[in-house]
Order: sequence, then C-alpha cells, then structure tokens
Amino acid sequence: MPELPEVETIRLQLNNVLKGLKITGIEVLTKKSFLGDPGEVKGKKIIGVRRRAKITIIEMEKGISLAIHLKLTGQLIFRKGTEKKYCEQKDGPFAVCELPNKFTRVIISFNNRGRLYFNDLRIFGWIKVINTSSEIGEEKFGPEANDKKSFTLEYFNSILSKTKKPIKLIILDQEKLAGVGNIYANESLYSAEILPTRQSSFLNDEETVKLRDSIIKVLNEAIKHKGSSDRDEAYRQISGEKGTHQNYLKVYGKAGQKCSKCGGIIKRISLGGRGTFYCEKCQH
DNA sequence: CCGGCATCCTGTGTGC
DNA sequence: TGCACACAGGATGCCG
Repeated sequence: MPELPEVETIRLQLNNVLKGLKITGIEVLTKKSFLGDPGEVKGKKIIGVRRRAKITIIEMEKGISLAIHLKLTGQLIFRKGTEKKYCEQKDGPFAVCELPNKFTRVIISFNNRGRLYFNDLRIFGWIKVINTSSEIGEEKFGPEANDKKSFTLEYFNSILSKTKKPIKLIILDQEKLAGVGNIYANESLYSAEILPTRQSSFLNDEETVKLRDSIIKVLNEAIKHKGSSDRDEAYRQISGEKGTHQNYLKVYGKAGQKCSKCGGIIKRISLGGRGTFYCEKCQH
C-alpha cells in the first residue's frame, strides 16, 4: 500500500515526534514482523528519521537503526497515553480506535510515555535492526523518483533505451527508480498520456520528458495531500488519520468510469500481475 | 540474464 | 445465505 508519498508523510511526522527520544522497550507480538535483537536498540537515543525508497529508517546513536517496510498493509501509529486518540472509523481491520488491536505486531515504547504501534494485517511488512545500510540493500535502489536532481532526464533516457519491457514495469522497478508503486505508476502514466504497455525503448524524447515531469509532479502532489488511503484504507498518518490524495486520483481503481479529461472510459488490464488502469482515448 | 508465475498472509467484495 | 473466486498499495525466489 504505502508508496513514496505515504512513507514520506510518515517519515516526516515520525521525525517530528521521535527525534531526541530514547527507546525504553520493544514488545514483539508477532515474531515474523521483527528481525534482529530488540535488546540492541533498548536505551538508544533517536537522532532522526529518514527514508530510502519505501523504507523508513529510524536512526539512533552508535550507528544503529530500525528499518521499517510497511509492504501492503503496514501502519505506524504513534500515541501517548494522555492524548486524544483518533477514532473515526470504528470497524474493520484498519480501525485504530483501540490499540493494540488484533493486527498489532510490534510496540515500541519511548521515554516520554509515547508508543509506536506497528500494525500489519497480512504480515508482509517488517522491522529490522541494522548497523549498515547495505543490510537493506540501500545501494541497489535507483534515484528517488520525486527528486528532480537525482532522477535526471539523462538517467531516465539511459535506462529506457536499454529495455524492451513495458514502461510501467520499469518505473515500478525499485532498482531503476525508487519509490513508485502501483497507484502512482498508473497516475503518472495517465498524466503523461502514455499507455502502460508501451515498450520503454520506443518512447520519444518528448514523451520521456513528459513522463519524468509527471512522475515528479504526481508524487510531490501526493506528499502535499499526505498520501492516499484508497479502498481498504490501510494507509494512515501516524495519528491514525487517513491521507487525502485518494480524492485526487484520476485513473487508479476507476475502471468503467469516465476520464475527467476526455470523457473516455477508464480501462483495466493486468500487467505484471498488477491492476493497471488507463484511459484508452487520451493515453497513447 | 529474462519473463512469467508462485509465494509470503489475511480480509473484503462480487457473482452465482 | 452460502460458497467459490478474484483482488488487494510490495518484493523475492524459483522455474524453464
């Protein structure tokens, strides 16, 4: 679920509330969800929270970090015993009125009585104690997709020219471009008016420029709107509130509806085993 | 090396 | 109402 904009929103908010705190305890409720020794981080002070691709990295003193991947259904909810809890959605697996809940896998406690709840319905996500960034394969990731300085046009041209794969699969490949997931791959291609199935090496110069601009623009817009909580509404900000960018999506999950630009019908196909949405009329 | 598929899990929605 | 099946935002590992 969470892609770059959602993880970036969480990172920013966690950085605000966790910086300077000490970890006082780690409770692992589901073994598969926590990799490494919880004792290694106990008592450590938090220096800051950063992000690489879709991984949140809580950096502590002595070069130790907690790397967190939310995969499809992970949530990170921060709460202090005293503060008013967010409670809008009472039912369903992603409601966070009462914590811990059935899907809470790890609870991290801090010296200000705050707690960070890692919830994950499908148990695909993980928290990992790391000493070096290579333990999460950081050096393998491509440039950050929302950063026009590292994601250059020259770089984009070079990776596209080398492959015959459909363009959507390339922008979803974290080793080529870091942070784009299924929602924003669909939205970016729509914005650039390019079909997801187009062969990468056949994009012309104009299309390549437009697609790069669209990816950067779409991701940064979504960050402004604090991410998308679509469909099952798993994604939450650290307060438990939903994001708002779902209200701005143009094609993702909209099969059968009218395109807002041209009135054409939004189609759904499967590409690389993932739901793929596009407007047949305005994407070429 | 590549594409395609199954896999890790649990839950919801749809159609018969 | 029951049941079977499709689908779900990610990423890896296996196969031929």
